[in-house]
Amino acid sequence: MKRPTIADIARRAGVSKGAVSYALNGQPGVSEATRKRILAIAQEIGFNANSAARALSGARARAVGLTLCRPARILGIEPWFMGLISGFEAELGAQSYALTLQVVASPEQEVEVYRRWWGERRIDGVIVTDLRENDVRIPVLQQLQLPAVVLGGSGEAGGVTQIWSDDGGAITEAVRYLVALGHSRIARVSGVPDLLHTQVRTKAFDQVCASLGLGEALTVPADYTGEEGSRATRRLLIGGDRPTAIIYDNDVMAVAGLAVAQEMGLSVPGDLSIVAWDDSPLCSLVHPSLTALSRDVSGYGAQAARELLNAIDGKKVGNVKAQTAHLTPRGSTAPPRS
Amino acid sequence: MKRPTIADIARRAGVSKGAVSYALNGQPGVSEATRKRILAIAQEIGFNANSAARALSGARARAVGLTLCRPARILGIEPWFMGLISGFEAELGAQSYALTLQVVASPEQEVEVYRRWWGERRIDGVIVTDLRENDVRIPVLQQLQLPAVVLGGSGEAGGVTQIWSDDGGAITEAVRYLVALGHSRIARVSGVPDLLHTQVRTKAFDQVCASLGLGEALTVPADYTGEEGSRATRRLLIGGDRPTAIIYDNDVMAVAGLAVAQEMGLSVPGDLSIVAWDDSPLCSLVHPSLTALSRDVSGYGAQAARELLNAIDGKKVGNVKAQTAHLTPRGSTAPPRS
DNA sequence: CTGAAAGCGCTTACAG
DNA sequence: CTGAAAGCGCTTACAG
Repeated sequence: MKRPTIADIARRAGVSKGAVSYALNGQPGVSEATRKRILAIAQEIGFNANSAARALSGARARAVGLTLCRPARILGIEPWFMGLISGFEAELGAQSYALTLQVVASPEQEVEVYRRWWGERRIDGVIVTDLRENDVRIPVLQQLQLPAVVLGGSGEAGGVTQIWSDDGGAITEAVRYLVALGHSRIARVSGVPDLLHTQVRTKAFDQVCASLGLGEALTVPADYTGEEGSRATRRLLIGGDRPTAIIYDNDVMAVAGLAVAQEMGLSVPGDLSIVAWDDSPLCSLVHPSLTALSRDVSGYGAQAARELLNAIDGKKVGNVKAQTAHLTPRGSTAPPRS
Repeated sequence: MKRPTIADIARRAGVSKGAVSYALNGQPGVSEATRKRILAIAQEIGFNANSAARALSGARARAVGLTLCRPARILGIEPWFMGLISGFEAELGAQSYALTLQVVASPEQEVEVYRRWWGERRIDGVIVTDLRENDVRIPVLQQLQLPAVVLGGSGEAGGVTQIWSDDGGAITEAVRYLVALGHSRIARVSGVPDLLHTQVRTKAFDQVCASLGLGEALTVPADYTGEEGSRATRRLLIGGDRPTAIIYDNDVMAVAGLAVAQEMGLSVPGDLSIVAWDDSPLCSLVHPSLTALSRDVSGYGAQAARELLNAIDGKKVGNVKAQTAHLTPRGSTAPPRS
């Protein structure tokens, strides 16, 4: 059950290994007739080029890397990463690139993984998520000259392609919508404050609240888990002057917030309106279904993969703006009960 | 910025490349002093062995493959796969094996991916989930002699290591618990009927219902998505003699079922008790939190990875029984309101 | 214990 | 258009 090599094909076709390689890779150097014959033989014997040999001869590893830096308990439940992964694959699969995955515990460990992967030539590039302020990963990517695409920030990663979306615009839309419904006490439960996109959202939230005269904009920081989402929600709801609407930075925390409200005997949306960021099937799973800021996560992933393949090919590197999230109203928002 | 090779180390250490290889791989053939010196140099210059060269010289690819065969919309939300992946990684990372991922649409496409990966020598083995009756993947694994571990069935995959758990026992426990609470009309919303473990569960459910004199056991088949979970639940609840308890084959459908009950004005657990299979953070996220059949999914994944590494090393292959899921009572189950 | 050499399966200049 | 050959960076028998 020895796996066939180009030598086997060459022998059967009566040509050299070089010719087989040219034929298989669509390079000039073989006649059309020979190419056809070679391809037919390859097909017939089920030939797949040994990826190691290919990578070793200077070609690509034909794989890209992704690290997942979240505690296991949140990884499984937050639809975001899987949506992203589906998107990557749609693009990578088409070019028969493989996706190599690694769960890590911190940005520092992530850096180690990048060094190792790149040193091993195991991957041709990486997709970097959760950009932070003064991110330790950026200088390493530059030092290694490792092709990369960074998601979630803009302008902080010199020389590395970035993809970002207008989160400030999206949150502004959400607040305006709630205000139009009649809300004036609007709070927010945010994701990890170190993340650049959290900061962008917080700033925009502050600004729109101020410009609409809503008084101090209250953001309670959390970490995307249900536990912290519940805790933050309780903290907001037990106060005297409790908010009539809460915007959550992810779907998981929004669902947890809904459960807390129900547990406290508050009706949603009667007593409390809820908006979730990053719409996902989870938002439609609960009752009432959650109004959400939607965007095409797997489209975003596909776009990221496309940019990464460009970067690997040494093509242009730059700042790419993705679609802005838009509001999808569902059952969790309504005018506040007066 | 050329990445260092063993030749660089050999030059600096004043030894042959062979000696460097032996030292790095803990093989006999170099003195302890030389080994120390070589390792120090490797460390200093940040050496990582080129994985392609390694794989090409007959060694392992040091990667294993996993395909995900679910529609994108369910992949992101079902915690099961990510839990499994965390578990794999805990084990694979320790041995510095990489995990290669691919989303596929069908078992047939999965087979193609296996053929390609193996042909390319891109992976050393695969983890196979969702075993079916007369699964098309099994004969291919055997034909390719591709090391594999199969999850979710027992006894159907000659020559391939299998990991399974006693799902029949678990569902029996759940039914007995509900009966003890006073329920007699218990229904079930199952996962995809083709899957072997679904069949095991259905059979056990039928048996325990019969043995407890509950009359005909009603199982409505679904596909793990929230949509089908809702549909199945509605079908069960609009009937005249509606069940007082429903057992769901995954957490997502259980949450969807809860939403349907709430939407129909039924109280959970007053009018309807709900049991979810495969406990996950999702079950604790909603209100009331869901009683569930729990097991250590990432432990299961780690066990699978360990068996696969054994299989790759040519070690014993066999049937491994994993932990049986146990009941974790929460707020969604109670005696039926009479 | 150590060195020189072959070989893994490709790709790619370099001659014909 | 085609063939023969070098080389990618390792591992591993095979001599010393």
